[in-house]
Amino acid sequence: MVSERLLFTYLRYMLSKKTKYGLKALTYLASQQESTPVQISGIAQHENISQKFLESILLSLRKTGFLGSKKGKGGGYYLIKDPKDILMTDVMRVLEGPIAMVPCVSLNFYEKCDDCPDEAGCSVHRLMLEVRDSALEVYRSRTLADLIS
Amino acid sequence: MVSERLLFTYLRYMLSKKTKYGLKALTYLASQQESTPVQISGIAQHENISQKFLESILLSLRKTGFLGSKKGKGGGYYLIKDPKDILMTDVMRVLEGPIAMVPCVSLNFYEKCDDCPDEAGCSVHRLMLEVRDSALEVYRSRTLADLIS
DNA sequence: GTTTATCCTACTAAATAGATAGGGTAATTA
DNA sequence: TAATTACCCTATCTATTTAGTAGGATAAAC
Repeated sequence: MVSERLLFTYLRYMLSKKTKYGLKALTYLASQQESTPVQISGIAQHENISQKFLESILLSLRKTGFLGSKKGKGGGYYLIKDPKDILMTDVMRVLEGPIAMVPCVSLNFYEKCDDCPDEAGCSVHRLMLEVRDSALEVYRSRTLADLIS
Repeated sequence: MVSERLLFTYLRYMLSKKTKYGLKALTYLASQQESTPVQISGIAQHENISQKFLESILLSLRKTGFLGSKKGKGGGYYLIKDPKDILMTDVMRVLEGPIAMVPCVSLNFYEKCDDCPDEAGCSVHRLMLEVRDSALEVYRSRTLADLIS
């Protein structure tokens, strides 16, 4: 078998920076002893993230019920729930989108593939169903509390 | 919790068309009784794939040792190995690239994340390690023969 | 009323996906 | 050996997405 490394001009990875940064920010907030608001700038510095980009990520995490925020001096973001009660399935779906690799096996974002007439007879469908289930098993068994080192 | 559906303007799925088409083509070839070459046009029609796009995919599958080809009349592509001996791990790595979702947990395409000073202490790293292992378990246990319905 | 920090909209550069075009080359068959 | 067939290869193209930037509006604290 020929080495693949040479045949790729780029590498297709699957986790977006948005998700990565979001997870890091959530973990950082969860690791704080006090539940006082933490400023965006503090999180950005500690986790090496572009502050403006992080801003939009935290905003979406607030809108989806993971974070609360406080404006003005002494303001910032804080976790609304106990880290033990924040499932990775929920976090991933908000940050990354579907956990499934194809729309036709997505639990929360199901869509029929337009190029595939027979879902049950589709080899890709069956394989990706197994992959989805294996990923779900991980995300369902892990909470934000598990991410704290 | 707010519905996510409305917050996404697009959905980020993770399997490329290239991989999807490649898997379908391989499955189709594996399902042929005879081991005579099958023309690109035949595969493209049967699987609803752009012929020119499929051409490039089959070419890369030939270069990586999965397929053989024959030119001229009666030519086409054919499987070189027994479908039972073609592991999904190998197919996925050739078509899709790394199985890992981040470079820092990739077995075959490892790279250090530039924004992350401490790999061992990184929450994303640890989570993605588990996800990678769960996906590997599926891909290692499945061969092309399993995809035939 | 000034400072602080989140909120919100719009914009942008670079990369990538998913093709498409067009001809070159090799093998077969007549 | 000439015509046909079908793979081989390079180049190009467009829409989408990613990751980020800019700049100000708004609300809270002091």
